Parts: sequence; structure tokens; C-alpha cells
Amino acid sequence: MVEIKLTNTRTRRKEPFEPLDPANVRMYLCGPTVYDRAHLGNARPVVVFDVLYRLLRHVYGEGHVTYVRNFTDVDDKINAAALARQQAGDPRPLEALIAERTAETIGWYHADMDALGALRPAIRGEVSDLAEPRATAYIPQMIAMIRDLIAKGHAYEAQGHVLFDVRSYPAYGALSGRSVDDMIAGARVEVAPFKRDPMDFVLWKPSDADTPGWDSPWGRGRPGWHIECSAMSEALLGRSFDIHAGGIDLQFPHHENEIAQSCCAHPHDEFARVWLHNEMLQVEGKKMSKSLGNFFTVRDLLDQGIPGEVIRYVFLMTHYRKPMDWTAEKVREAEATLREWHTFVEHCTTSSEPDSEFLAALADDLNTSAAISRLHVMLKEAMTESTDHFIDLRDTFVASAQLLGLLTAVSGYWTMPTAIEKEIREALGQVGRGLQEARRARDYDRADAIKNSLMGLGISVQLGKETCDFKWTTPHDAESAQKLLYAVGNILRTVR
RNA sequence: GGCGGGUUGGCGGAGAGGUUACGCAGCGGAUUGCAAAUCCGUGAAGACCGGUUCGAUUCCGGUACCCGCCUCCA
Repeated sequence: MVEIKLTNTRTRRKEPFEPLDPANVRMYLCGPTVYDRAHLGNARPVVVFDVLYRLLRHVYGEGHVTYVRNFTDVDDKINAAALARQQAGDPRPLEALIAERTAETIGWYHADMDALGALRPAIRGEVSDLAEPRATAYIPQMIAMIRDLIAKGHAYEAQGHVLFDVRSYPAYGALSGRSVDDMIAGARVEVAPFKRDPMDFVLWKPSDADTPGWDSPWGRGRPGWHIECSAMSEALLGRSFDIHAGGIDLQFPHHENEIAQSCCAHPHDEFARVWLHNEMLQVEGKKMSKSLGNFFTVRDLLDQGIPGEVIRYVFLMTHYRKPMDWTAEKVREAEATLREWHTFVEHCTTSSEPDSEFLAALADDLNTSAAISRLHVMLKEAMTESTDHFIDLRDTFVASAQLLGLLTAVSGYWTMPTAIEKEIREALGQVGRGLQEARRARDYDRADAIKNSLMGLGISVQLGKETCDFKWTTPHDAESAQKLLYAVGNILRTVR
């Protein structure tokens, strides 16, 4: 069996991965707060941990891995969005507006992450809503956990709030390597007066009439941010499970607080054994932010015609624990490479095993960059092989790439010719015949004229001794594609 | 202020205490009516300063610069 090694943030070391139960490997990924479209940064953990999920399924079997990713559908940003709509004149009650907004956002999220080739979370291989729990469906479990924490002396009630008492948990700060005292010294936030300690965080807070709320022993209110993940992971994965993943920005405070809650509620269990964190995403060397004007969503990129598979490839070019820079140049490179690969594997359906060196790279702390390099080498080897061996190498290549979620049955749709592409191809075929005629007649002035006008359109012309091929990419937007077809038509008229 | 990450050849980006990363671009050759594409070959690196070592880009210490978190943003 392949030994998977993962860098565990908790121990700050790369360790061999040993699941608690190989028959049911359990992993939790912090999902989105559903108030708006997922931006590009949101997509990075989804893609890199999708690769981990695929790797685990490969090693332990599809039915032996459980992958849970939550939707946070109770949040002040959601409330604000709903309130804004009501104030803009929408007559419906706030609850309805919130429900609509979160449902709509979840739909977007699914569509966008599907486009990136991310598998849906699943319980032992079975995709269901259960594997994508919504916070609002687990309020009773959260209340139960909060009551337990109060009973155990780790939380206290103050002015309608329930707060976690960080001083009651000596290990607080261990995950992120911070001490409570240091953090207080550098605190820049105003501290609520009812907190015993400035670092205490909210488990439950009161709701007013304009805010969604649930009845609780502490009055009508709503949960704090962190308790949902503690409650839902316990409900779906148990009190001890294998992997908890997310962006490095969640390390503190979110994951630190999750640990505090879960470990204090269940001091004899381990909670999550391995913590994985991906580094942040940048855009052209800068942090993605609305003020810099380099902020965009996954949907923005898809709408620009950048295929999800290309976005995925760009993500996987960089190791997940390093900062990743999103650049136009990488998109170009990724698209060119994937086009080449798709041509290479065309019409290939495979049930082969992935390459062992490739697998070793992936198992070594998800080294997707090294894995991609291995794919390049494999391709080169396959190309120089004799025919019978070639098939084997190609199939191994495809099986390997598919472990990265690339070259799958659905991901390569964008390389399939569209209707207009077929028309362009047809017209070019006729131009090509005219060009060949000129060449055969040794009328090179005429041949060059045709060739140059095609190249002027960005169409690369490849002439063999007897052959004439064209390479071009159809513009992403329909209007430009139509223009290209028209321009080729013009050339065709001069050929005739 | 506290904590964490980064700095590799023209660009992107890995591994490894001594031996080719890999991709893109470049250069040379084959090929071509000319090109392109393809194939073959090839130069090019480790922010800076010290230390450990027979030997460091790889380990240790320091400096500089960049980035992130501490502000319910992955």
C-alpha cells in the first residue's frame, strides 16, 4: 500500500498518515459562508484537498473514505445581505430572504466547484446532502455542546452571550503557536466588557427581531462562528477523526477555537489528528482585494472562457503549502499544456493504474507540482515508444492525470469542437485545398499570400511535403468567433 | 508589537548534503520552396553575511526584502 505523508500543522512535521479506521477514512474541510459567489481564493483549498480526497479513495477504496464539507448559512454577512434586500423594498420576511440567498449561493458554489472538477463530498463514497451539512440544521447539537462546555466549566454566560473561557484550556494557542498573553499584548480590537479574558470568544449570541434566531437556554439567539464545525464534525465523523483541512488563515482563530471547544467537550477524544492548511493565493504578486481591483470570482474566470480544468491545473502547478500566484502567463501555459495532453489522449478510456513514481510524488505531502513534472516525463517516454507499448504508457498517463482530476471524462469538454469551430474548420479545409494547389503549381507567391493572411488571423499554418494543417484556438466569446469565421470566409473568396 | 510563510536559472516551479528536476521561453542542428510544427542536442540558478562539513542551493545562526494571520476573508 502506498504510504501517504502529510505535513501536520499540529505537530509541524511531515508524518506518515495512518487512519484511525482504514475502512472509513474521515476528512473534514471548512466550507464557505454562503453569502456570495466563491472567489478564486476560496477555490484553492477545494481543489488541493480534492486531490487528497482522490488519493485517499485510490489508496483505501472509494467506499472507505468519508469527506464532509460544511456550508455556513448562519452569519452576519448573510443577515446584512438579506436586510439590505428587505430595505430595498422586498416585502418578504427576513427568514425567506435569507433562505433564498443561501440556497442560491449554494447552487452557485456547486456549479463553480463542479466546473473545477472537484468531487462532491460524500459519506463512504456516497454523495448526499448529509456530507455537506448546513449549520442551521445542527443548531440543537451546537446548543448541546455549549451546555456541556458550561457544565464542564469551560464556558460562561454573560449578558445573553455564552463565551468560551480560554484560560480554562491550557493548550489554547498550541495549533497556531501563540500564547494567550502574547496575543493580548498585541490585541488591536476593542474588548467587550463582559469578557473575563480578552481572548474569550463567542459560542452563542443574542438575536434581535431583525436577526434570525433559535430558542436556547440563554434566550433567543444564534451560534458563534466556530461552534458549528465542532458540532457538525462530531455528528458526522465522530469525536475523533483523521483529517481537518482549510486555508492557513483559518488556523487562527477558527481552528484554534474549534480545538478548544471539541477537546474541552470531549477531553478523552482526539478530535482531528491531522491538520492541513493551504497557503494563500495572490494575484500577479499581490493580495487579491477589492480595493486593488484584482478581486475576482471563479465564475468571472469561467465567464471569460477560462476552462475550469485550466484553473485547476494552475492551482496544482504550485505545492499547496506555498503561496500561489495567479497570473495570465500561467493560464496561457496551463491551457497550452492541457490542449497538448488532450490531443495525446483523445478517445482514450482507461482503467489502468497510475504510475508509481507519479503516485509517490502525490503521496509525498500532495506534491502536485512534482506529480505534474512526472506526467511531462511520462508523456515524452510514451511518444518515443513503439506502438504496442505506447498504448500502455498512454493509459498509465491518463490514469495518473485523472488522479489529479485532469483529463477526466468531463473536464476536457472545452477542447471539443463547437458548432462554429466546425464551420471554421470546414472553411479552412477549402482554403487549405487552394493553398495546396498553389504549392503544387509552384506558385509560391500565391501560396505565401494565403499563408500570410491566415497567420494574420492568428492561425498557425503547418505545411508538410504533402500535407497542410492548421492550428488555432477559437475565441472564447461568440462575437470574436463569428468574426474569425467571416475573415476566413474572405480569404476563401480570394482563393477561389 | 506577536505569530507564520516565502526568496532557486529569462519566467514558472520541485526534489536532494556530493550525481539531469520538470515546463515555458532562448540557442544550435535535422527537416522545410520559405515558414510553422515536430524531433535531436544545448547554455543558464539557488537574496545577502557568517557557521557546521572533505563538500551546502540543501543543515544551523543572523541580515535584507516580499507576503499572510492576529480585524468571524480559504
